[in-house]
Amino acid sequence: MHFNNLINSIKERREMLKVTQETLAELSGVGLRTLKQFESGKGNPTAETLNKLGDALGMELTFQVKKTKPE
Amino acid sequence: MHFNNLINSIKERREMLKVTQETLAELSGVGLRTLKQFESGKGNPTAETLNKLGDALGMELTFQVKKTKPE
DNA sequence: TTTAATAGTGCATTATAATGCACTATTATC
DNA sequence: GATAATAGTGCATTATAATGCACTATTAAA
Repeated sequence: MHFNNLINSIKERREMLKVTQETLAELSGVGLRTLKQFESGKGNPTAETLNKLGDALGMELTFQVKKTKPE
Repeated sequence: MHFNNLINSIKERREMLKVTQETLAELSGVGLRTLKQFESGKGNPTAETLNKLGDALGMELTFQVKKTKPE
């Protein structure tokens, strides 16, 4: 199971903000190992972990109804 | 830690589609106990669980940059 | 208010997420 | 190509998510 969209969102946002994994780990309260794992496409993070990362990056996790035809 | 936005999205969508927890559990491949736990506000689901539920309901999990001032 | 359907809980087990530590790999700077 | 900074991996441990089963609670229909 892949979460590439989530991974990319976090990774892009982190890089846009010029923040290292180490700093994001500290800011978010998520373990560095956990963040590394997540960003390298491994693992299956919990909602709590995703939320923590999102909070630190000014993002939020949401469900959206899929469009039948993407515009 | 609360995920009320995620919980409500799933719950509302499920009810809108007139689907029971039991049916959604079957459709999504998520254990009924797990779904019950999630919808009743307990637990800390993994991205995989959230994705499975989303898939079955035609929704997707996304990160969005928070607006400074909600409009 | 009985009955049936659906939703929520307690308990126990198994699978695995989160974590730290030490290491390697990659990338950028000199 | 040495050095330093950042990113990724292997391994072991601990915490907890996912699950089934049996039960209770709530809600809707008769």
